[in-house]
Amino acid sequence: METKKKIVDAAMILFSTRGYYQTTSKEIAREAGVAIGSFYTYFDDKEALLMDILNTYIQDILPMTVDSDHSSPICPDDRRVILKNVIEKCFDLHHFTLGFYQQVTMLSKVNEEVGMVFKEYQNTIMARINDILLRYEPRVPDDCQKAACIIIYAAIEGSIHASKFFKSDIEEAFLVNELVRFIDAYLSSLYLGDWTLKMFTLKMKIKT
Amino acid sequence: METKKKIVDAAMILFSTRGYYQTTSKEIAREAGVAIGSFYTYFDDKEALLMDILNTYIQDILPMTVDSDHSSPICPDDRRVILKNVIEKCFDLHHFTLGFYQQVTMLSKVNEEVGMVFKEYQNTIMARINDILLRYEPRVPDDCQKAACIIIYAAIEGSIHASKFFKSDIEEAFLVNELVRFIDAYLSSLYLGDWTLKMFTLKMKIKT
Amino acid sequence: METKKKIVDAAMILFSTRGYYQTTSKEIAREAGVAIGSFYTYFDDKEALLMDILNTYIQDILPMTVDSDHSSPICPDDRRVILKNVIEKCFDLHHFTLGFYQQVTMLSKVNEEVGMVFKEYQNTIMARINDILLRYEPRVPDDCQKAACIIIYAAIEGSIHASKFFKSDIEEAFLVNELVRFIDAYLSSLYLGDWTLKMFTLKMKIKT
Amino acid sequence: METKKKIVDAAMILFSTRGYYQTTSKEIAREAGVAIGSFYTYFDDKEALLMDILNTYIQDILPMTVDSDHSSPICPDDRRVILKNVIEKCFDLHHFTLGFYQQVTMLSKVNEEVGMVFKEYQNTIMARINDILLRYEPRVPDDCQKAACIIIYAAIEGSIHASKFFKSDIEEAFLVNELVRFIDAYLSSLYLGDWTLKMFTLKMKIKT
DNA sequence: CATGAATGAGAATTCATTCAT
DNA sequence: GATGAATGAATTCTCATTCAT
Repeated sequence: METKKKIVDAAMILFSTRGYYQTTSKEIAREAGVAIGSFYTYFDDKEALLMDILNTYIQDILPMTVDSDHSSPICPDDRRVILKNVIEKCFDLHHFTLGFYQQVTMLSKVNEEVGMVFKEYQNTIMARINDILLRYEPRVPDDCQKAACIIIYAAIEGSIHASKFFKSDIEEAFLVNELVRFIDAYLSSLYLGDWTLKMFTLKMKIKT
Repeated sequence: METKKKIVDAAMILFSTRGYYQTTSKEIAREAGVAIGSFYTYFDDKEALLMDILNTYIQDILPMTVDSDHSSPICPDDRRVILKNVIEKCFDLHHFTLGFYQQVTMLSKVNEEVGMVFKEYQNTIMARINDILLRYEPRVPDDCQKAACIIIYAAIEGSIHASKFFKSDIEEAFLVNELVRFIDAYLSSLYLGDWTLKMFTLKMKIKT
Repeated sequence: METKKKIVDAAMILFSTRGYYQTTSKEIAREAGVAIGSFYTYFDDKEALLMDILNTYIQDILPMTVDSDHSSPICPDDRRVILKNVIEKCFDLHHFTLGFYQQVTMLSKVNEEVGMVFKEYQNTIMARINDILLRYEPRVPDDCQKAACIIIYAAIEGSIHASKFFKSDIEEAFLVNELVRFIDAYLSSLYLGDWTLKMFTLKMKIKT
Repeated sequence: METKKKIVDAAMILFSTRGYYQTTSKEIAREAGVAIGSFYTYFDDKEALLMDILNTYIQDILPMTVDSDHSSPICPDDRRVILKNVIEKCFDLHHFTLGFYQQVTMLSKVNEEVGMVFKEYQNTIMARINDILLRYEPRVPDDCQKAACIIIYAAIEGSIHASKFFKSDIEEAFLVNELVRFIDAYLSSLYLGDWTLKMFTLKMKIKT
């Protein structure tokens, strides 16, 4: 239904910019160009609308997480390409939805239903990152895997937030490249172990 | 004043758990064990209380950013220690205030005054990270510095959030160590450039 | 709109009897037989309602000020008829609105917007009285005109107030007649100057 | 007590300028330079303070109304002098208290106790005006006396209000003179009856 | 289905008044 | 007496939600 879509679109914009609690149902209706009554024709209440949007949003994200076959190992060069792909997709998704994402993060603490959906979303992303890690050759040590997932996820999400927050200060493409390097460096170091340090020391010695 | 402190403490808890907009002035007063009138004796309104807490919170954080002399270069081993210190301090600060921090992150988009204070806070953290980078020997390339700051900041903040969010799933100490490794690996790679990759390739060849 | 009218009517009564500040929005809603929400559907706040009523009230009064052609001179007998008309209209206007008028008089000191509208109203009445004076033959001396306006206005408005205040003590029609006589006597004396006094002295002498 | 006087003075200023209901007890205390507790040491509540001021105010006015022996008749010239005295006293009294007077006028409708005191005050003024009328030679007809009192009172009070309201537009001294003339003209006309009109007609004829 | 006037529970805020120091 | 922090009933105003048209 056209009316429903108009409401969802209006709500998405308003939730993202003003915040969920700062957006009144009347404002959504006005922004959507429909009567307040129509709002309640399609949604039981404001929370139902939120959940509707949230679910749609999740649907948009999930496909991203399934893109290649799981079994084959990945060489370092491919790994960087895949990482870049994932990161760029994350940036794209957040282009319009960062505010909404933040809203949901917060709401997930207050509202149990939102919390469940959000946790599911986070778990999906985590699982996807885990997939990449699992397919590395050499393998990330088991005891680091969980932490690595969290840090990688945090670095990506947080960098997106920061790049929006300090907008215009840094070019997005550049940040994406650095993110790839950041994650890749870690993964390499996991394998190389103290080698990096040794190389560094060696290089310093040669220098002198 | 005792009453004022009771109100601030109550508000801190409620803002962090329920959220700013979900916390009514009456609830704060009740939680603080004072009359609603006392709330307005000490604060013009809820926003004034928020700003008061925010400023106190910032004051707690700023000292963290001045801890050693700025001029001396740092060797890799020291670097890891300093990084660990910074990260642990960040975790400590967030132990009680994560919810509040999230609230402020969101409010900074809606409320201009909050936004200004928050941006100042972020800049301080960024500057601190920048300090560490500047004192590295070897130096991080100029064009990466800004991006490096953002990514490191994002990785730290985001990991804290995630570790709270998925609490009990991962031990905090472990995550801190991995964060150090992550950042250190990234910084090393910045310097070593393709060396890491070359080493890796070499090692792979030797293996085979 | 029917609801709006009910609110205005209720407010008119309550403002007039209890006073503006003593009338709560809830009382207005109850008196009007509508929900408090309806009050705020039609008016931003209590002040907006006051201004709405005030403007309507002014609209009712302004027509009074245009009633005959301005150019022709007026003979003493006509003058008395016109005066009586003006006075009676003033009484009529105040029948229901005296309390409200008093409220506005007071509010005009505290509230700038009310003050402006009220001053405009006063000026209109003054101008109307001035019109009458200007058309007299013989003319009121220029230097008395302003004072004459003020006194005549004061006598009319004040008498209305007093007649309401001391109600039942005096018949309204009688008061109107005396007001005409008062004002007429004053205007005559302005022209006749000392003649009146001389006549009086002469008559006294004849008597003795 | 010095403290009590400070409170009364502060209240007088604030009631007159802001209005009774717009003045909070805290404001009075602050303006008086005392603690809010002191306010309640001297007055049971805000209304008690109002009544205290009102009674003091009345005491200041009453003496004005007794100034010469009641029995002797008054000749026209004396009459004008007495009138002028009364009017000037009224102006003096209102110099600082107009706002307060208006407040009381309004409150007298809402508050019974204020109403009683105020009515007593009005009656005293009326009686005083009546005194003057009674001592005229020739006498004001009985049936006009009440109306005459009202109109004279209204003209005086109202002119004062208007002169304050339109301040700077007219000189006070001039207005007082005109008020004397206004009232005097009426009183003369009462005696002369149609003579004035006849004189006017005669004079017009002579002119032509 | 669409509309939007009407609703009223509930949140923010004020201020007269008390009372321990 | 003087003080002013503490109180909470009362007020203004908001906004999610309903329902007759």
